[in-house]
Amino acid sequence: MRYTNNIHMGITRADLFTAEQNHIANIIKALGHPARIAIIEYLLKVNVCICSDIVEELPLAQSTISQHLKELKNAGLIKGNIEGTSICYCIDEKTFGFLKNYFGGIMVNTQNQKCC
Amino acid sequence: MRYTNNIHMGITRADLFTAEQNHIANIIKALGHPARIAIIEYLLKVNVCICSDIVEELPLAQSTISQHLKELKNAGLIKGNIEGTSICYCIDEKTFGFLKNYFGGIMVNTQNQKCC
DNA sequence: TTTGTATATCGCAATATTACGATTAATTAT
DNA sequence: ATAATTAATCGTAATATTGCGATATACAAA
Repeated sequence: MRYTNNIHMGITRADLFTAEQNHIANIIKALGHPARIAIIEYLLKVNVCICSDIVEELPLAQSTISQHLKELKNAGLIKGNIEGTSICYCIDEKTFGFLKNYFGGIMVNTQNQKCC
Repeated sequence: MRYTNNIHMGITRADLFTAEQNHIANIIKALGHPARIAIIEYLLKVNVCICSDIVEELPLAQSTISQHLKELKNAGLIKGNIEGTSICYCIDEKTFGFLKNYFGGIMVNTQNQKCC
């Protein structure tokens, strides 16, 4: 199977892979940035916080932090609830449980495999 | 803390985060693409294979598959050993174990956290 | 009503990523 | 020696991502 037209550069074509593969890749991709790892680790430490707390914690502009929070939220890695004038963010343990299971499953499959 | 010069766009500045945060982000980023998820899942199924097997399995050109394999190998997610004229690839269970532990640790921290 | 606080969105610039075909390099078979 | 096979690398084009400042929005306080 190959592309049927000339438009084939630079874009990840979701229709070439299974829905499950695209789904797991999207979640993992959202975590694949040091700023977003730092946000997750900060959330683990403080349990719950608002955006401006993270802006104080990390060396990035407010708009950049907001963007990263949006990506984490879209991927289901964090939850954000409106609380007065600010938004209360926390880890979404459901998605992290999914990731833990995914990697746990890989480890089970890999056990007593002999490699080249 | 802010950037001290004007060069600040589009680049992820590794020096802004801890070595550990950059390390985990790099590994996770390498997995954050459906083609690379598909390669890993194929390797889990067949245990061991060569590049041309994957080229037959996935709807991508040989050069593209080779590029993805390089990224997975650089991240320590797969191993590749020369075997005659071809290269034998397999999962590197060490790095997947690291990921499993990372997410396991997050789950432990998240347990009995009450969110907003 | 105006001011302040908190966050999201817009527009832009620069770099990174993804994908291809073509080529190269290295090994094996004829 | 030549041809075939396997995989990596190069060059290129297009899209995606990252980051900023500026602006917009929404609510609370004065």
